[in-house]
Amino acid sequence: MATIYDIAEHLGLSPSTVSRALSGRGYCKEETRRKILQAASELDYAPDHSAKMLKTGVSSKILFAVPDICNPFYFDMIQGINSVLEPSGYLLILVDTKNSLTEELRAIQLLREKYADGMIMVSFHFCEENIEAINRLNAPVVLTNKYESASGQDRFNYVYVDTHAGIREATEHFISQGLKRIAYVGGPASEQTGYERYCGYRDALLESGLSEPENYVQEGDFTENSGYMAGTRLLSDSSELPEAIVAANDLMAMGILRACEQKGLSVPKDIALSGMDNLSICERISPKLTSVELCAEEIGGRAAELLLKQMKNDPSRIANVRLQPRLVVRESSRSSVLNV
Amino acid sequence: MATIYDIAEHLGLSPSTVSRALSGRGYCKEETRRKILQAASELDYAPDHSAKMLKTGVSSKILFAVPDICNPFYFDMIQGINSVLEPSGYLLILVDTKNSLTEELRAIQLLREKYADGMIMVSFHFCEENIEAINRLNAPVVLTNKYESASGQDRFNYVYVDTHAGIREATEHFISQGLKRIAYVGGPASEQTGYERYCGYRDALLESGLSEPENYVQEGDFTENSGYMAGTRLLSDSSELPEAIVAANDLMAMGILRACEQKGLSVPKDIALSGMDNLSICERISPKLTSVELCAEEIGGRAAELLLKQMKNDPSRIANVRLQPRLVVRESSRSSVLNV
DNA sequence: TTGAAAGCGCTAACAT
DNA sequence: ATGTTAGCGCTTTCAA
Repeated sequence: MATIYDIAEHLGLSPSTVSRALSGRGYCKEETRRKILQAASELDYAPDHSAKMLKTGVSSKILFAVPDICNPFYFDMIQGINSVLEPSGYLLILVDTKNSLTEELRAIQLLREKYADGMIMVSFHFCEENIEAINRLNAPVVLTNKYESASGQDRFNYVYVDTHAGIREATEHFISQGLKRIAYVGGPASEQTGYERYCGYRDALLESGLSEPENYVQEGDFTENSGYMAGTRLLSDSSELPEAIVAANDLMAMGILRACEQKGLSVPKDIALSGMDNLSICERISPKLTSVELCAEEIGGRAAELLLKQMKNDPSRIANVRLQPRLVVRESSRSSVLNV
Repeated sequence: MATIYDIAEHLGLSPSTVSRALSGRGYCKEETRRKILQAASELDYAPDHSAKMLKTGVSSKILFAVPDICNPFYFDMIQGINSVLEPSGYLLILVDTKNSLTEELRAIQLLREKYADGMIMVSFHFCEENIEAINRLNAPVVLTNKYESASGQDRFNYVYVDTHAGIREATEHFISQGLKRIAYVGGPASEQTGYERYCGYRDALLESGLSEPENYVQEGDFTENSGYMAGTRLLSDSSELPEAIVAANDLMAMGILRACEQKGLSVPKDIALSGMDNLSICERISPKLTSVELCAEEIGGRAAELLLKQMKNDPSRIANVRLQPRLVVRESSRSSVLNV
């Protein structure tokens, strides 16, 4: 592949003139410029991205790190991210951290090595170790969880959806229907994301004076299959069936649905069900799934906007973004008996 | 950020020794090595990826270009691609070409500028212009359509699913049920992908001596919404309703389903329906959608394998891959009346 | 308006 | 086992 030196030599010019002509920065006579453009095309010239990067320190790429590449939620986020970043000339590098701290640290390391100019990171569990690594970074990072270190000196921003409120709303939705035996299938309670959502469920019960029945809280890992298994456990004791199940995300709700089908239980007639994420699939499955909308696309878009601002070193104080969830009630939680 | 020079100076060594110690290539006394590693960590050293790239010519990234980032089919492909590429240390850059030739050429240009070491490209319509651009490339490319230039000197490989056979099988499935008025909703017939699939429908009809009723072939663009509109057109003349509709992909089939619902028509009782891609959602919607399985994940995996081979310059003759589709019959095409 | 030259951070051939 | 040096391809300051 030809370089600017080849072009320069070909025309008896200097590389710097060629560089100026090609980049459009700096003086260059129109005629010279024309000749250079022509020679570039003749010699099949293409600028070398790595050389440019080395010199300018700009990679024009951003990293998007997700805990589970199989979850459609993140693809909705990608739409939002891409719609903001692509017009600004950024490319998206997709990294699957497999919900592993080691892999998250690896993604952070990629940023240290300047694979990208910035990163949007989704994690179920930000902890001292990865937060510290992020704070040490020079490159901007946007998270999708609320997180504030004790020091208050965090070097990242976040776009945050109040999932606690979302799960609480879903739980209250069942309570207001007069349902009492409300079960919950969450993510790992040991992780931030899982714990927050669980608290939404617990607080809703507490506030209405309901008790949290034993064995009514099951843990999954946000995958469809873990939802199926948790659902199966919940339904195993047919003498104590829950009247409703709140799931911490749609994928698990779908697994629970499958478990219900298998046990011959009808949703919502026998058991009411709600999910969270409001994936487009909620609208299409049968019964249509009641879900807490988190606006994946908007999260992605807002995160990308924050990142852009940080990368441009926008002086305007960058605020974290808090989004409110919204319960979308569909068939799976409208008991025909109760007719709510 | 510290460089190997900083480390070298810090220890009174030369940069090359540091480089050798860090990369593990070339001689280095164990003790020196230890000291270097320690200094690297103290100085918070991280290798600069662009410098490495410039020197070695290797980017450790591959491009995945898709015509529509909203189609879940490609996310299934990503699973397959990532599962193969990630263990080999490659990162994935996602590019949305929006089914536009210009954008496709842009993706190709990215490769010329060495943004990545190779590319997997999905396009509905390979034509002389983009194929030529690909052939001019030095970097390896794998396509997901069958394509052979007249010259026979193509510099790419492809993973190919015989969609013609797939659509034909779906059409025959309806014919074998005794259905006669079979409509088709395809992609743009002016594009390779759309035309191939249409021919599968046409040939199935021809072979069984059925005529292709007027206005029974509608065009969409593979999105859900275009399917809805095509479906609406097909169902507008209630005196001539089709008995079955073959859709060229699942997203459009889903749109058609929506159109049927809106017209108060039941699937499969009033109209049978089939899609293509066999997205996981087919299993979950109601009625469960009959679909031609294309094995997105396998396509991705095989494409990634071919690409790896080409990048390693594997001497073993690289063969193109042809995958056979498989019709998965579900509720949407099992007419309860016919009881097939 | 153009050119010369240095340098971005790394690797690797060669010399010591 | 370690050091010297050149160079990957580009940008940019400074000089002409």
